[in-house]
Parts: sequence; structure tokens; C-alpha cells
Amino acid sequence: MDNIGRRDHSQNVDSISIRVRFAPSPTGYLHIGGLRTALYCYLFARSQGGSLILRIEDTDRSRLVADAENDIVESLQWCGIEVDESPHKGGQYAPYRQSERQSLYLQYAKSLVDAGHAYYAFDPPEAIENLRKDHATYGIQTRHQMDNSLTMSEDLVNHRLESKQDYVIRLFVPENRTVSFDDRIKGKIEVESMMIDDQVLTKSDGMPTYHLANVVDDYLMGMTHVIRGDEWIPSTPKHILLYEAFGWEPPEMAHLPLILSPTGGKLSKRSANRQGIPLNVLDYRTLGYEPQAVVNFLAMLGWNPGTDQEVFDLVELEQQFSIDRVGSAPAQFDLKKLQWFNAQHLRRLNTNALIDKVRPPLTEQGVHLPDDDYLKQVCDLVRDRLEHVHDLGLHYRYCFEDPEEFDPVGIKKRWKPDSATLVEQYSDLIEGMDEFDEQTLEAGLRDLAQKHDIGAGRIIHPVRLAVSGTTAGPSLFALLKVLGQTTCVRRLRHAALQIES
RNA sequence: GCCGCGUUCGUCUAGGGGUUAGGACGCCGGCCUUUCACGCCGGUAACACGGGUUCAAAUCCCGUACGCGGUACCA
Repeated sequence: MDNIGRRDHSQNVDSISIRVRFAPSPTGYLHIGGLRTALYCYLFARSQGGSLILRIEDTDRSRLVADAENDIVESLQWCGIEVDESPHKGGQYAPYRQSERQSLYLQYAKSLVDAGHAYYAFDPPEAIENLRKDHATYGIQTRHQMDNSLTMSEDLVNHRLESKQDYVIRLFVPENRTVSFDDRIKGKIEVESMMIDDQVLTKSDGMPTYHLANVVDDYLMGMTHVIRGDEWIPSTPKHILLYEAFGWEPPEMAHLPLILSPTGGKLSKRSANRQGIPLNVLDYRTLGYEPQAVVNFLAMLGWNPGTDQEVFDLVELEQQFSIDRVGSAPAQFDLKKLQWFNAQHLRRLNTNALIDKVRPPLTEQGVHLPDDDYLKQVCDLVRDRLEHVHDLGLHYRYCFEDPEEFDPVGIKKRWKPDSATLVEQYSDLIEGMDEFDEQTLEAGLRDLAQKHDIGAGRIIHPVRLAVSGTTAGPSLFALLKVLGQTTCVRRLRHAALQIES
């Protein structure tokens, strides 16, 4: 017992530093709620100068999803959440996959039996099913009616164990105890031990249950804080009892409120789908969201800095995060707000970063990529009206290709009988320009308008329509400048002919 | 059923015995402007309900309702 996986207390620098784990079960891809838990774990660890450990809790072999672990790792990476120790990275307390630590749990469970805090139970499933018809728990009132090492002779118990009959080890939950703990987010929580089952610690397949593995690993791996979802609150008293049985000091607990669907219910696969909310983290990548925006959005769902700042990058979050400012009420997912965050982060990108972001979706949209210099000009031209990386190819395709169609509503509204003539005259003007810049373009157009004794808008609107096919867009003269002299002339002349017919 | 957690504008939230209950998203209006955005200015809208305690309650206490979670050899 003393020589297995003992926590190393000798390095006191280590033992005072904060250690937090994110401990997902690889039964599916990492979803947005799981990511928020990971994020808060990360932010807390980083803000305290501590470490984040990724531990894979794969004790349920029947629900295991083969590539879930990879998905989890990739999701965290995409968001910039770095872990200090993990199955892939290794670390002082390896292995970090619970399936690889099986023998450890068994030994600890047996030590609990030896100390009288746990017992062997041989009841077949039907017996337990029967029990639950009349009693809520397998515990204080019922354990003495069952087949276990509390009710059977030692010889018989040994015989059963030796003949490899199925058995589980159950925790002996004490009577009349008020189990309490002080949650960093929820405050003091109390539960009567009466309400708690004699928890199964090791399953008949030899695997530990979540409760055992979790407690043993959190202890062995030196966790100082357990930060996890709300749904674990009812289990925490069981864990506290386990820590007590082992004679260990429990870590600090912090239970995060859940993320709800926009209608208030549970954010399930079905509800998310119906609301158009991507559920898996990597779906957000596929859809072209900025990881920083997703992180920012999630951080603000349940936490606030106490100031008016709301746009944060990860580093700022690390600096400002405080678990004391995490709210205790669940929060509803709001896609509109995420989109706003996305726009904020996208626009803050410098031009070089922006063109990198924008190239893949453009390619996907079948746009022939121009050279970087041109792409930069386009990005700077439209960046303030970009909400999403896809918007460039979606709404500003004319920056890359001559428009093939002209908005009929726009034509009706802006194309007058004299428009074709004016557009052609302006194209002549442009063709003859030595200086091709915004000022010259504007001055030339206004001159032309004056000559015809009309408002500048009479030319501006048809020109925009001719050059872009649409009535909305960036400043016309800036647009013309970016498009370039020959493109402008070509488009204007072509449009004058086509719209006329 | 039982146990636990929660409840401030539609949404995210600040505040936490005496506030015109503040901000953000969304929505609406205005300004800017050649358009559409951006930006700026303004508007809309909230303390779940009922009892206490108190000079005073959104804030503290107790109930009720509603929501969510747990009650597994799932995590």
C-alpha cells in the first residue's frame, strides 16, 4: 500500500502549487459545455500560477468512443487551452488514462475493505433490482439483508472470492452523519449520509467506478482543486466520505453551473440541433468561428470581470479570471452573442492574420485566390463589416471576380435613363487618369456630375451597381481604388451595356 | 417520490438593507454618409410569487411556484 503510486510530498514547491484537472470521459466528442468546464479549469490554474492536468476517465468500457480522446485533445488545442500533463504529454504522475491504472484502484479498494470502510458484495443484479422495489438505497437499512461480507462467514466470502464469482466492493457509508463541504461557487452544501447508497467502488468487471477512480487519482496526482460541472454536486458527499475513509484531505470543490439551451432546457443534442447550435467544439472550427471568440463567449457565460470590459483574449482572461466571480446560476446559450464576439475578434486581427483566416473559406467558396498584396487591400477595405470569415466570399465576391448579375431591385432604384451614358463617361475619365487614387476618383466623379448639373449620387449609385452588382458595400472610391484601373474600366463598360439591355 | 442546486430586462450580467436598479447582446429610432455596415447618440425592457425581520428589503429569513440536476456495477 505504501509503495503504490504514493503522492510525492517531498517537493514542497510542488505541493503548494495549484493543480487542477480536466477529467473528461471519452464517451463522445467534446461538446461546448465540456469545453467551458475545461476553460474554467484552465483559467483558474493559470490565474493562480498552477498547472492543468488532462486525465482521461475511460473506466466505462462499453461506452467508449474510439476517437473521442483525440477529439478532446484537438478541441483544447484549437482553443489554445494548453495542458501541462496528459496521456500524450506524460508527466510525473503518469499514466493519465484510468484504464491503465486499474490495478491501483483495486489495491486501494481492498485497503478500504481491510480497514473496515468497505465490503465485498455478491448480490446478483436481480437481487438488487428486487431491493430497489421496496427501498431507495443499498445502505444502512438494507445492507444486512444482502449477500456480502457483512452478512456472510469469512470462509464463505473467501471461497467466493477464490472461485472468482462476480463481486463488487461497496463503501460502508456511516450512519447519521451530516456530510458537508464548502463549495467555492455554491457555498456550503450539506447532505445526510442516510441518503447515500453504499457506493459501488469496483465493478464486477474489475474496473473502478467513477467515484473511486476519481478520488484515488485526485489524491495521487496531487489535485488541490476539483472544478467540474454542477451535475456532480450530489456525488460530492460520496467523495468526501471516501476521502475520509482513506484518511486523506479532500481538495477544494467548485461546481460550475450548466449551460442551458436558448429556451431554458437542457442543451441536448436534440435541442441544440433544433436551435441551430453546434454542439461539438470542432463543429465551431468547421463553421469558421474564431477560437478566441468561442473562448471569450464561454468565459462570459457565468463569469464576469467586475468591470465593463467584455472582449478578452485568452491571455487577458488568464490575468483577470477569479473563481469568486463565477456565478451560481445556469446560463442560456445565445448564438447572437457568440456572433458578436466573433465579429469583435475577427476585426481585431491584424491584416496578415486576417488574410490567413480568410483564404481557406474563399477557396472553399470557389474564389480564385489573388496575391497577398491584393488580398490585404480587400481585407482592410471590408474588415469593419466582417462578422464571420465566410462573409468575404459571401458578400464581397465582387472584390475578386466581375459581377455576373446585377441586383434587380438596385437597378430599379438606381439605374436611370442617363445612367449608361454617365457610367461610360466616368469610365473614360478613369481610363485617362494618371493618378489612380481615392481623391482623384472622387474629384473626377464630382466634376462630371457638375458638368451635367446633377447630384453626385446620380453617378455614384450606378457606378457602384456596375462595379459590384449590388447597392451596398464599402466606400465607393476606396473600392474602385482597390479594384484597380483596368478592372474598373472593364466592369463599367460591360455593365453599361448589359444593364441597358 | 426523495435529496440537492438555482431564479435581476427576451438573453448574458453588475449591484446586494436607502440606487433614477448600471452595462452588454438583441430589437427600435437618430446622427454620420454616395449605399450598406462600422462608429457615436438615444429608446425599449428586469429584481418569480407570498409571508416575515426592519424606520427602510431586489438585497436578510421562512415558505410556495417554476426550472435544472441527482437518486446506476454511466460518467
